[in-house]
Amino acid sequence: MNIAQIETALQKILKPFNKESFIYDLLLAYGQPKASIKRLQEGGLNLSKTAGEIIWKKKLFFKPVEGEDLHVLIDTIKADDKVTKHDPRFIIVTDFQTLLAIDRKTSDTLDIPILEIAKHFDFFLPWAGMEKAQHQNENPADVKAAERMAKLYDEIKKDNPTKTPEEVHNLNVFLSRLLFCFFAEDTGIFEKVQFTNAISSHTQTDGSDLQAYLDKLFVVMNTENSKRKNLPHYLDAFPYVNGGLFRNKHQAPAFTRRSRQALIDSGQLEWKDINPDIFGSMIQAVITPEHRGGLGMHYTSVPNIMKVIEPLFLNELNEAFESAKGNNKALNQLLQRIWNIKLFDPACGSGNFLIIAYKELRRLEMRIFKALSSLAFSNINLGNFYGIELDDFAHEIATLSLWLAEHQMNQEFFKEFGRTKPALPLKETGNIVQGNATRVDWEKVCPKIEGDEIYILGNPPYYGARVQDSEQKTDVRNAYNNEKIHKDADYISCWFIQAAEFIENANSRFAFVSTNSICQGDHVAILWPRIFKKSVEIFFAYEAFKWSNNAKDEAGVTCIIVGLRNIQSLPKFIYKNQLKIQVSNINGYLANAKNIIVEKRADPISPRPKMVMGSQARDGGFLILSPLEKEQIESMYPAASVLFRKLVGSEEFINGIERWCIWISDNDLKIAESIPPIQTRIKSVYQFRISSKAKTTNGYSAIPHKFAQRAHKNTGSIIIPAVSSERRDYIPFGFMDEKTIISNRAFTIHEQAPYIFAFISSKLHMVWVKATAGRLETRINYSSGICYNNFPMPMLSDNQKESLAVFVFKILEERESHSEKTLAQLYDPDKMPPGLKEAHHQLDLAVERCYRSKPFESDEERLEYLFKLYEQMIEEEKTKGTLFEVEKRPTKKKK
DNA sequence: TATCCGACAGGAA
DNA sequence: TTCCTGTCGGATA
Repeated sequence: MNIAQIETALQKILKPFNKESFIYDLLLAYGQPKASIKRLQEGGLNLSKTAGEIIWKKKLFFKPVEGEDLHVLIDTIKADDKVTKHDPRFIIVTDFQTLLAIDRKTSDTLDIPILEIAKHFDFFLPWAGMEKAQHQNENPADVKAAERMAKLYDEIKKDNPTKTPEEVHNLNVFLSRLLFCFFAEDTGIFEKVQFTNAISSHTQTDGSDLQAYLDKLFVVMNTENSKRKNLPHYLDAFPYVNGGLFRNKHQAPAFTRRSRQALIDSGQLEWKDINPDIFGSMIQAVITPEHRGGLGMHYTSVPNIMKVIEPLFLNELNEAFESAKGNNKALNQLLQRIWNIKLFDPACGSGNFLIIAYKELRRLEMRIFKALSSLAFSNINLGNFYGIELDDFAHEIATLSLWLAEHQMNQEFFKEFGRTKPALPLKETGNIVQGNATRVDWEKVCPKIEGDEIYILGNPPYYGARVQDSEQKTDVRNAYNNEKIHKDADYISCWFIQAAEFIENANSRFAFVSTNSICQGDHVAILWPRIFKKSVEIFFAYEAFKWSNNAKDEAGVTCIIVGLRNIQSLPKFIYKNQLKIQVSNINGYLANAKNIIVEKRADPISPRPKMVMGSQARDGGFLILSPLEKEQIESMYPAASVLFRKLVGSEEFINGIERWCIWISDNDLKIAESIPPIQTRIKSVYQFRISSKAKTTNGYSAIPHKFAQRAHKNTGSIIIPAVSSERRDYIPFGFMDEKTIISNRAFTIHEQAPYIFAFISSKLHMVWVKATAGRLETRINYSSGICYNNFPMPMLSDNQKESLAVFVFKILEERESHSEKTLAQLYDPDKMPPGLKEAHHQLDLAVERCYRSKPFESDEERLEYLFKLYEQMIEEEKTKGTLFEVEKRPTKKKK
């Protein structure tokens, strides 16, 4: 059973409506088996002893009554043990006028005239095996409307294939006009159900004349009443709408019986309940087929939009209002200011940010009117709202949604003040432009006139350097003026660069929701030097949070919010763990510290063994084996033993997982080729590499028996897992023997130097790593170029090196005494064994003594110290090209 | 030859 | 479903 069938069945119940069979018809409509219904009807399945009542285990409690208070009744039933022990999913009571129902699983309730049951078909969908849990926090009206539009869209599309961009645009415009009409007839812009009724009574049921009818109707809506001639009443009854929505001639699509019916069905929804802010995104997802799987996965939730709007401008306006209260002159000035504010979303989608911002401004305006006892009308002009959107349909919807928002706010205004402007004709909102924001001149979209107060906001698209298509690559290259550095930049950085340019030296600020990548690791050095070259600063930031909205498939990404303004001596804030913390500066890492940027470097900043990335198989998985696979081959071909090596990456090392790889030295190639299962795997590697789209990988098809990149040396080594949970106080490192292959998800130092182990294991290093490393989501993503090579280390005497070894061995000893546990368990911050913790603490102190005699008191102090050292080392390298000796530095300062 | 990261990915609870 | 935590390999220097 699909939704459409259920709806049709429900409509059939109503005509003619039969009290006796109602409940059975209802169950049948949701696809319950006829045989069960029959048994229920005959009493076999009915667990209730009371006449008239029906209890169907797990499914239903039903009680028809006359003249009783239904609400009281249903509350009693809800609490009745005799009912609940059968665990019915739904409780339904009705006097055949009103129907009340409770969904006992979700606690949703239904309270409707029984004849409207078809409208609320979704309530009982769990009977048909369809749960509504995924929409629980979503406004059901939005979801329903989006689903209905999807159905209508599919029907129309069937008979009106769109091939050219013009045809697509045509259909997009048509749909936004329809949406407007549906909304208008439910919210008092038109007469109640005027549009839907007109269609159902004035067009043929086979849909044949609907196209012509709509074309005529839309012309009427674009014609002022005074200019209309000889129109039949059913057309003339429609008001003049204008506002650009019906201005251009776009032919309506052709209709069939089915698509006409789908249109009428859509009209029958209660459109007045929809939220244009979120609804727009859902509709957009429905219409853009590639997004349909993840219905609205990229729309920004209202709470997150508020996180942008409030610090960007709303808090300030609210404060201004509070302090102006009682001072009419100041209040009027504030009104003037609000009326002139421009809002600009250069990636506006279906307009969520603009709509929420618009609504908030209208609400503030209402509060001011109240404080002034003003009799004025709203003067916040949709013309001050600007947007750029790549997707044509979204951009149509954005314009439409702004109108809907305006109308909803006018209604709110009417409730409060008893007066409002007429809804029609619509005013111009010509400012949502379709285009690629990275290529459009923003000032052409949102003109910057002397004195204008402009806020730029939004949630531009994020694409890492490896997932951009060639167009996007070009966009990025242009944003970075062709500088080489652009090649690792995220797509969103284009918006940051353009916005920074836009606001510089203007009365303007911007804030975006962004991927957290741009404020981490490698990317900081790519983007932020360019931004800070201008006279702008970060004035607020939200620390990383996981992306979430109410869509079925949320996008998998971790976000931040960053706000920038021209340099000013006003407070700055970091929002962290629900706290708002005032800080003196916010740097490119979103930390309260100087604008230092740690660039990756190929070699260590002071003498120390090189750290390199492990060996990368790039093999399609064919060179890598589970212990079982390895044993199977070995048991048949004992000679294969020499070809296997243990393979250790982050996961294997931290979680103690055993994994093997085929590691064939040139001498062993003959053996390998003599073993059929190995031979097969080598062939598979060849296939994988030759068919890869990466040119470098194709090249490695010449050596299919080997890892593509072989960092391994036959020496003992230190392993540095690349990715590690941020919850741990220490990233666990370890020594590896010369046989073990370290994979590309870990780094390695080809030397078992205890003093290096000591330094990288120290708290000082951890603090440094947490500050500078890239992240996988919020995990630590260690890198040699950033974390290790830049880490300021003092020069050490041999004695010092040796004395550090003692502390390292103590740590290994402590780990060994819990050898049954994995490192993940040992380094779980909540369960770390005291002995291990103490061993690490002792090592921390020993390492810190190598830097200075005075102990550190906090991680902040450690970090500040390290950054100062880092700066000195960089400075020294630049000026003298010599290496820095840490021991002497602090004493020099004292003198 | 060596990297750094992913509007993620995949197993555990 | 929610929580937790790290693979694999592309693209480019």
